[in-house]
Amino acid sequence: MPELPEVETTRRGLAPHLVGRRVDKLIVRQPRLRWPIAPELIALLPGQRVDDIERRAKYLLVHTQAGSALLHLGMSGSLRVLPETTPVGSHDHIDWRLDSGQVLRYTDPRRFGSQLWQNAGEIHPLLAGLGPEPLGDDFDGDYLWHLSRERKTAVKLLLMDQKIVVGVGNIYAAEALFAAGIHPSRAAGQVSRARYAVLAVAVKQILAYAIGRGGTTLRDFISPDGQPGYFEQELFVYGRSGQPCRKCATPVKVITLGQRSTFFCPRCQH
DNA sequence: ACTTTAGCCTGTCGGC
DNA sequence: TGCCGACAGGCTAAAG
Repeated sequence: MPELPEVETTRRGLAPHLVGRRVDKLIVRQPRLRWPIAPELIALLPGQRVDDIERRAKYLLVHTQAGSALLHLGMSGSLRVLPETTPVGSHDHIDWRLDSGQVLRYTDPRRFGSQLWQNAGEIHPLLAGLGPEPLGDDFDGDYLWHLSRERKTAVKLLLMDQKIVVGVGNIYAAEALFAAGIHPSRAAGQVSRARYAVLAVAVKQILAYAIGRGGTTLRDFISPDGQPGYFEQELFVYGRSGQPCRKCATPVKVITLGQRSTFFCPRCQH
């Protein structure tokens, strides 16, 4: 489900309720997620106070003195801070009981998310190989252009490769390529330096805009305060197969790339 | 070194 | 109404 803007929206919503609070107890109803919940997290987190919440790629890092919990929402996960007495639903897999009398509740129907642990001063293997943040200064057109030389993979797959750049998922990849006028299946090595410059700017603009709007609502994204996102009605191509392109009225097409639906305008994108 | 594929899960939706 | 397949926002590991 969530891409970078949704994770960032979640971070901002959780921070006021979590930072400075002590985690008193974990209640694990379902340990089997994308990876089993880390035993170290179960052992070390109770009693710890939350110093800070950071986002890296689509991971939330909940920092404590003992180390950091790494939370990933997968495709269908959400995190909310609720009163302890809130009834438990069938997909409410893990609660962190806080000293505020509230719980941080992790809900995830498809269980593609994860709760992992990183000791203080160490870097979890899953974070070690990640590419730069798309909103950072080290991500720009020249970076993409240099990495893409000789590569035959579709430019959309390059953009979604977390080793190249993190946080760009299926929706925002489609939207950024539309904004840049680049066909999603074009070979990455065949995109010019100038067009990568446009693409990198488009990625930054779209992500920043989506964060400002509270993320996308496609099925079930809910921010920690219960508000849905409002980006959905502003999508140009994603999910609009057969509908007129918002720029030129040509019907939007859908193809499959890397087992994912890929929407584009056959007239605006080359 | 790069590219492609399978798979982790459950819920929902459209077609028959 | 019910059954069945296709599909869903992510990502890794393994195979090619």
